[in-house]
Amino acid sequence: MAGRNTGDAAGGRSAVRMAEVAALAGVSTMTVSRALRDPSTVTDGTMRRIRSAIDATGYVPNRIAGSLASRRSNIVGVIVPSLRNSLFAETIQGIADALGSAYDLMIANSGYSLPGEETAIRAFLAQRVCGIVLHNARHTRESTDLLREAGIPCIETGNLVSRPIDMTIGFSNREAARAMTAHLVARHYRRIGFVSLPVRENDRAAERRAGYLAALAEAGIEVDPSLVLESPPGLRGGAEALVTLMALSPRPEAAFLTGDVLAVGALLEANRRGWSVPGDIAIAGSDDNELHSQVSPPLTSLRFPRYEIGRLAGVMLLERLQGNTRAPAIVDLGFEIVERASV
Amino acid sequence: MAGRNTGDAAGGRSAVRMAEVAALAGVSTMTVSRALRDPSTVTDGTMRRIRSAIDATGYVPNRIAGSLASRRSNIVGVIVPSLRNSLFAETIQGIADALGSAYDLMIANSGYSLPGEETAIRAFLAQRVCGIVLHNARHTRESTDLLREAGIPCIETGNLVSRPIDMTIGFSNREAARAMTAHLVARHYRRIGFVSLPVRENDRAAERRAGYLAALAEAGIEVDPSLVLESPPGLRGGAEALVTLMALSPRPEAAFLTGDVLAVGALLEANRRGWSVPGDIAIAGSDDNELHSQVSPPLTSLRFPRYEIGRLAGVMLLERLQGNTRAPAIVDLGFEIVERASV
DNA sequence: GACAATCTTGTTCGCGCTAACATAATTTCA
DNA sequence: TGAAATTATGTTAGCGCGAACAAGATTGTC
Repeated sequence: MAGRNTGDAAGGRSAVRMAEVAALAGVSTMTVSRALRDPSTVTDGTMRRIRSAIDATGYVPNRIAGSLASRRSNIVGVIVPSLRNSLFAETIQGIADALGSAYDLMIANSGYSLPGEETAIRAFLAQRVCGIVLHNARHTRESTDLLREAGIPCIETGNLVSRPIDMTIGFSNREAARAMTAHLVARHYRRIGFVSLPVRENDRAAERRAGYLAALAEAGIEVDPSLVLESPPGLRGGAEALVTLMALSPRPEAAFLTGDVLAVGALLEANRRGWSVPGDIAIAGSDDNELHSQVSPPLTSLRFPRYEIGRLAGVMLLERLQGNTRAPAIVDLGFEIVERASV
Repeated sequence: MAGRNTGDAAGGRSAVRMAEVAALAGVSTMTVSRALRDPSTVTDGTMRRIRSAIDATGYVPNRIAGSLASRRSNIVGVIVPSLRNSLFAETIQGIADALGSAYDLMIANSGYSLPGEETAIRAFLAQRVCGIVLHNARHTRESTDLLREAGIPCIETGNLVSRPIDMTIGFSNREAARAMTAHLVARHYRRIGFVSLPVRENDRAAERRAGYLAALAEAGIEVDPSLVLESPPGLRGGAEALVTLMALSPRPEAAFLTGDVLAVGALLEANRRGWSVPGDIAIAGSDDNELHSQVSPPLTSLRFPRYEIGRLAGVMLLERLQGNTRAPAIVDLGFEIVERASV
């Protein structure tokens, strides 16, 4: 750990300030400041001298001071339920790609809890983020108030909200689940199991269940409560839910597992038990990804535009931050049913 | 978009300042500042008055100003190759959990490129992060210099480095690959295919290939270059690599696919083609997760302590930031071979 | 060549908070 | 009870930069 720095006290090195760059270049700090933010406001000669002064000193701008002085930050805050879940990662990558290098991303996880989300919101507001993206449509009262008061653009994703805090981008979980259920009905399945993550504190799961129920009602199929299950996330969750369904008599003819990787878990369990899919049981899933196409049989599932949601969120933030366009408050990116052999 | 704020100009609301809280509580700003950072330095009565002043005004501290004044930030920067990959998400969650709510996480992706990493490092240093975590052992010369100069704790993960910039936490990719290859050799496989992601710009993949080669050398098995493949990431990549290997004559008896989900892709391809595993071909993978245990047959694979690496990185950062403990520079968390039926 | 229009650079001040150093209020103990 | 130790609060100054305005340099125009 020795020899880490250029001569000053313990580990902390006295950062080069803009003033030193300015002095070396023979200009004022204001000229350096402008040169850095918009080179076109400065003559070529000045720019060259500033650049070489920066190189010579190893100057790294201090955005903390910059943000304080300008009362603007270049940090976008993103709150997801969990970082572990690659679904959210997809959206985050979309945001990052859209924002480019002009903005930085600050990420927090709510741990799937509303108070957790509120804590993260407070931290972000203290950090004076210039915009915020949430993956949740339900919030504590306090969270909503804080965000409204903050006066910064805020995008809710994950589930379309009818009355967003500011803007919302996503798809309707209810419509998606209804469509998939209707798809199963159209294929003459009548006894259809439905498995989701626990609906409590999870508006997406609740919406999907509502969509399932709505589709059955439309088809005039009576709901059998024993066919409606909740499952913990993970492949094993889906596997166990399928076993539960298959133990019923009469057996369901189809199962729609939505959330996380439940459907894949169920299919792999069917593989292990030798249940024919869709012969013994048809299986439909959601959140289509490469895995769905590679299992045997490949899974019919709902595809959601996760990446595109993030990308568009980034674009809309940029528009609000840079331009003055009045972005639409609600953007429905829809969903898609990917038909494969499992149904 | 109407009625968003409490009365001032377009969307921007004049943030409450500490001075207003102080005035309302009948104390100086310094007392408010102290009360917020360490309640024990203030009497109960004062604390109560400050709290109610905060509630009344809706004050949200400005950490930008705080950081500038104290020359300390509470932001930890993390750079991963890609956000989409859940491997990295695992580590990030570990960091977040260890840091708790006292620190915020800023995340950037390098896009698997060294210059991309350098850009992210510059952005983080400008943001004056208080510590930085990298998932990479190779860097541009400039990156290394910047980090050394910065004088902040820096942890490299992903692959153990012999001469870290500051600290490194991880496991030896080389040893892991060697161990798995030796495991296959011990099971009397001689003709063993090896598939990794492209080794160029990817030190982890390069190390793993080196480990594979070392194990063969130790066992006195001559290397057949046609058995050593590179593959793009994804299930299809693994599937195609397996097909390539199986087309060789003589066929390999085993295949070790390491990186991303290559092994799972290969196994699913074997399922589709009706190749018996391990009868026709044994398959071993890496980065064990639930999927590996749920496919048929379940996959033998290397387990890496991804989450624990992140958690420990967080802990070591905290120690360096808060305490004065001289943390060890190199921590090897090892790996594990999870034996299942595919070998 | 005088004047306006433009482009380029400089000066002053303050963003909102905290470090460092007072000072005032309280406690401790001989 | 009074001086020293301790605790609680206040005062001053400045973190490093950018907004706002001012002024100087350059160009264009008739």
